[in-house]
Amino acid sequence: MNSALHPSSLFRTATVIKWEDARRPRRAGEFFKGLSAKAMDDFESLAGHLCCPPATFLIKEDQEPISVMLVYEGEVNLRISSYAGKRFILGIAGPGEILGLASAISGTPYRIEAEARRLCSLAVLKRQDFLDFLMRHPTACQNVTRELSRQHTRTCERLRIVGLTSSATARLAQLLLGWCTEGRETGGGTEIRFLLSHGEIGECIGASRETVTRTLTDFKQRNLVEVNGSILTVPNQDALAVYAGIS
Amino acid sequence: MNSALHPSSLFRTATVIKWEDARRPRRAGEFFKGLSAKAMDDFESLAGHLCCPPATFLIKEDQEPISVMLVYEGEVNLRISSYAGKRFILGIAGPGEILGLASAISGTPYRIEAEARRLCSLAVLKRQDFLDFLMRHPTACQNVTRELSRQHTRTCERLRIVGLTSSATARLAQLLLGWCTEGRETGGGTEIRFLLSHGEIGECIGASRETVTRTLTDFKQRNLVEVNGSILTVPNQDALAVYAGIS
DNA sequence: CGCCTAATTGACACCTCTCAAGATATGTGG
DNA sequence: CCACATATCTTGAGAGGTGTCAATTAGGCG
Repeated sequence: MNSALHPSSLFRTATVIKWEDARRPRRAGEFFKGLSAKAMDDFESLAGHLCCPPATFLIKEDQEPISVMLVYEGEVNLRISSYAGKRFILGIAGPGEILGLASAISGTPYRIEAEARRLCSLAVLKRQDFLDFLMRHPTACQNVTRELSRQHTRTCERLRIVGLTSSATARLAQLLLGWCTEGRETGGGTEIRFLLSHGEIGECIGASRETVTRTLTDFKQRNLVEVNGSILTVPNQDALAVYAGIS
Repeated sequence: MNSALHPSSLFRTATVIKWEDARRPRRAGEFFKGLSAKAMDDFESLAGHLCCPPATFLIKEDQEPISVMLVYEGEVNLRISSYAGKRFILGIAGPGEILGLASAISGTPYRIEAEARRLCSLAVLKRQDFLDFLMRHPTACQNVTRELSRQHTRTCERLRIVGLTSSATARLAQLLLGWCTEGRETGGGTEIRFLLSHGEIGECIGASRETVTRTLTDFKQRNLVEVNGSILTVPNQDALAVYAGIS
């Protein structure tokens, strides 16, 4: 399961990789699916290897896509930001995902930011080498096309949240429901690993930090959600769906 | 130049096609770029032909992508809509564009609506035939991938407008500036062919019809825009950029 | 000429942002 | 273990902007 533009990575156990482990490429994720060993070797012969600490900016806006980066290990925030400093989180990229894929393909300047959330391990190769690689390996090209279509679908879903939903309450409910699809079902409801701050949640739905706090408090009082440390539980998704304006 | 998710089609002369002309496929647009005559014949042997009047729904939300549609001629509104009836215009598709491309590739249900703005001429083929065609013709596959990355970039730009810009004034200004890049430069400024109603503009930026009217009136009074029939002129893009919050 | 759609304008309520202050948690160093 | 620093969360009050409702006007088309 790919996690571009979607916080499925939130629900994985937060394994902190060690530097020595990070040096070993992980051939996980959508990109390597169905690739022959020969093709993988081909890829790794082209790619350099990069480890970076949390809060490293891997891509900045308006930057030319000279090189292409693929996540081996770790998590990367994908964002857009405005001149006024306002930021919007598109999603969180995990292993096997190519950062700024659309720009890498089209060659137009990046319109997103990518920032490591934790210690990350990445493959780095020249954009032209990447494009040539796709030409040599049709399977990889198909994977990339599928990945791109999935990213586009996810972005449209985010647009649905911020474009069609006027109230912050409904937006937060929709975001939580989206996360529930990746959560774990238990007797008491759906459990979500909850690693984002209120500020970051606000950046996901286009609301202020304070509004997120207030709305979440309201949800707790209505028993729509329960928070225990970094675990958020939704006892009844249908009840939450009422507030999402889906019913 | 492609116009998916972008109203560049607004700036083409509004030629109303006749039924007899519409029956003749037009091999225009991104999809056919660089394709051999043989490949084009291959495509047309697979494709049926469809003409439809304005306001025809070509795609509805949650529909399975069993068949794939390519626009030969005409204009098609691409939208998302909410259960509450609120709508958001993603863009306008023109000749050479494939409707709901992301869903067609991934096979997931359409998450958009497509509605003919005028008399349209379309190619229709089975999704599997389309995918097989892409496998046979790598050039077509590359065109599709490029098209997809462009659509994704455009969608991100829309997300930037509605997600990062809080005031309706700034959103409208940004929309107009985006259209200016496709407009015609004249002595008095940048001319834009203006075929959308205030209501539709509202659906582009997530604002109500009345707010568009008010904001546009305000812009006129400040000499930021001039409206003559269906021609909208921006005398000074820099002045408008101030209101867009870009400066 | 009348109908219908779209545009216009005003009044009002509601929601959310912003600013401000305080509380709670987490981490660091002595 | 404590003191301190930092980050995050919480809560309140006020102002501003936008949606909604309503009434009127303008324009297009048969």
